[in-house]
Amino acid sequence: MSNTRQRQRNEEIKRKILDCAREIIDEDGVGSLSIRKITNRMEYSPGIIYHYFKSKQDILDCIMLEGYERILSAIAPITDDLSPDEMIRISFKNYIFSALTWRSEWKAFMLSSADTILAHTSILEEKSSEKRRALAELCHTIENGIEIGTFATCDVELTAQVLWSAMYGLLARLMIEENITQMQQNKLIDRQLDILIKGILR
Amino acid sequence: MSNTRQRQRNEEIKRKILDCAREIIDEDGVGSLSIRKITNRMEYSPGIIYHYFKSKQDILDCIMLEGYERILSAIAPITDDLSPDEMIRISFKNYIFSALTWRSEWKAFMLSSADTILAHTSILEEKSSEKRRALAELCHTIENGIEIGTFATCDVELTAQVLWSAMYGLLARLMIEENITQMQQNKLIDRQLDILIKGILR
Amino acid sequence: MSNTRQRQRNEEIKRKILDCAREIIDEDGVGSLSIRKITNRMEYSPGIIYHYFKSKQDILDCIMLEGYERILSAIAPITDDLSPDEMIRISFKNYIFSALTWRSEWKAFMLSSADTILAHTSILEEKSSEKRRALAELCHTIENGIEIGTFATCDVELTAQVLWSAMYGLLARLMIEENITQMQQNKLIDRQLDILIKGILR
Amino acid sequence: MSNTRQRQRNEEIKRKILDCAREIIDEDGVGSLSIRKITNRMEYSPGIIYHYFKSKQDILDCIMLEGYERILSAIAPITDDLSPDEMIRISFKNYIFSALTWRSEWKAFMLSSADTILAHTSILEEKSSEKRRALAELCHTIENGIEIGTFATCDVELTAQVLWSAMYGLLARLMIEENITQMQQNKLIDRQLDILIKGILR
DNA sequence: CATGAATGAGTTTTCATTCAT
DNA sequence: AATGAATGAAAACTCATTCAT
Repeated sequence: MSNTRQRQRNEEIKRKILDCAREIIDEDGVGSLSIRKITNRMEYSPGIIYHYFKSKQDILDCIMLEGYERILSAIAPITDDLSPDEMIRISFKNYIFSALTWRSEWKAFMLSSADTILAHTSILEEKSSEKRRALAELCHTIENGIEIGTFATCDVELTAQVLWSAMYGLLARLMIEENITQMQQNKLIDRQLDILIKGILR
Repeated sequence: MSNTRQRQRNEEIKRKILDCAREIIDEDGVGSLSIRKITNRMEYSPGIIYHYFKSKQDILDCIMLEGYERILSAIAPITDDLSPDEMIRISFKNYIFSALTWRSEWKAFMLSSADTILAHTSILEEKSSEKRRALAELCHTIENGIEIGTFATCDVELTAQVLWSAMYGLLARLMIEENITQMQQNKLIDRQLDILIKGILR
Repeated sequence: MSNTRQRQRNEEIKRKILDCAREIIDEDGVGSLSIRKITNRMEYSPGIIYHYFKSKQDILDCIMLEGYERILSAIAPITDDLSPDEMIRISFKNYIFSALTWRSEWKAFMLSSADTILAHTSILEEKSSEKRRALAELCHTIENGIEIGTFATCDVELTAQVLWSAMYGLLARLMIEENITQMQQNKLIDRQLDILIKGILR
Repeated sequence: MSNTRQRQRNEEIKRKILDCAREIIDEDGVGSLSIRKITNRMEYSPGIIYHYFKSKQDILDCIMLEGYERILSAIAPITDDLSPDEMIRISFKNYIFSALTWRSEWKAFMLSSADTILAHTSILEEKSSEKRRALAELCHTIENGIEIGTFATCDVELTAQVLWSAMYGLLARLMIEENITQMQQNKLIDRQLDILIKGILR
């Protein structure tokens, strides 16, 4: 059936639109994104956009969502047989380095107050760990640490939220301040992990 | 002299413009601010803005600057005779609560990547404490703590940067996620301070 | 193909825009031209201009260029077998009458001090005849006249420049003073050519 | 009486306004002149203009008129006892060099098609010499030349118009093309006068 | 006499969106 | 499916002019 080929072509063009939009956002900021700029870059005409997306906002939503998925994918599955503190250390580092490779998506997504985005990124509410897989895993690791006597007893979710937002803060500043050297970056990350883990030890 | 009254009136209107602009930013985001919206809200005509400010950017700069000053003023001079850990605890809390009362300014200012703003807000570079008074005071407190044997020896500036960015992360999330209850907020702040301080103890 | 028809329609509208712009310039002067005035006259909306031209300056450039080309085309290829003095007489008359039919273009173009326009219209520099075909042809005619003994020996380019600017002066005044009768116009032109040609005879 | 002093002060300020306006026109072109720019330069406030002039156009008219008077004053009284051809030569040169020192006024005035200005500058109509002193003097000189047998018999006014417009053309081009060397300028002027005078000799 | 606040209409340009083809 | 013409509203900004003070 050409149905399949058609659908595939359709997907290709949606992809192209999103990629061009993302390029423009990366280059000139989200405030400068316009339908015309997208279609100029694609060498298509403006009208075509509305075959594939229902509005400009629709495009932005898609980009945000993709960014979110990429960020999620950063939270890699961690091999077991590690001590809880090592688990935290490694998964945080994984997350940070991965986020730094999706810089603009991360900034757009993780610094956004838009409701549609917050629905995916909020973590401070009580019971947040029920909705956020990453937070749940962090809780799980902390619980393990408490069980085996490495970490002090505590409100596990609250602790996870605090660890996560501390790391988030460092990451955000690393994103925002673009000229930090690789070495300083590493020193900051390591020092933060040292403090955070020491802070929850028994 | 009416000179005085006139100048006063001038100041009043500048203030009114800035306040309206800030309201709009609070409500719809900075990207949605426009001269027309400001003057509609004031029930003035658009052109008049340019009597008081030389450009839209000028208005934004003023708002940013005021926000910055308000945030700085939050870092209140702390009464002495406190132990270093109490000092950290109290000054961080001061800062957080003050920032939360200037919400939109803080967000606009502290989440900005604009160079002109970063010139005032960056803290991760090496030697940043030489440029940032708040960071310098934090360093000073940590040093004190090390001297009297409360805190473990460490790279003081690096530690200050880490503490600051951890608190920044929690604060940023509190700003971004607007619906956190007062109690949850307090629990998060206290828990974070507990962890951070425990993390640097000897 | 409708491709052709579409392109044709496109050209028509570009033409319409230029014509309206020219009308406005004719009526109210170039300083009074505005995008709005053009589109009002066309009964279109202002934005559409930017489909056809990239800026107001672009429109002005096109008008200027067209004017220039029309003026150039006026310097018709002159049939040979004429005596040098007749050549000068006829080609100057051709130029004058043609310029008078493209009045506004000529004025806009030939009275302009704008660098981009001067690049095409300057004639007083030394070696100008190398860049200006019309001047070069005038030089050639004068040289011929000298060779066959009609004209006195002289600095040929300088003479061409002087003849050209004299005719330019009369033409400019005829353009500027709009109410000169046809008969007076002809008398002035003939008298000027008499004087100029007598002035370079041997 | 303070009446006198007041009137004098009044004149001073009118003068200041006109001078500032002229400076702006010289620097940025007439299209860029604005009331605000004038008063900024004077360090006065915008409203004041309307105490001294009834409109912006009024200012422009004054500037034009002053320019005209300066140009007129260029047509210096010429000492007698010169041969007619020397008279023409010297008075034209006087006019040209003087005009070149009032460059911007001359351009604004002598290249203008505005009716109010044309009322002072038109010269091509029949009987123009009755209204234009400069043209009348030129006619007079030509008549003298005819009487003493230097110049050929001719329609005197027509000849004067042609001479004048020829010189006008060279002068206009010299004004418009700003980068002509002094030497080339002199050569052009001398050559033109040679041709024109030879063109009217008996 | 002089100020400076205020207006309202103007400027060029950009934009998201629609729609006939 | 795709084009590109067209719109109408919006953007930032400038201006001549008026007028209460």
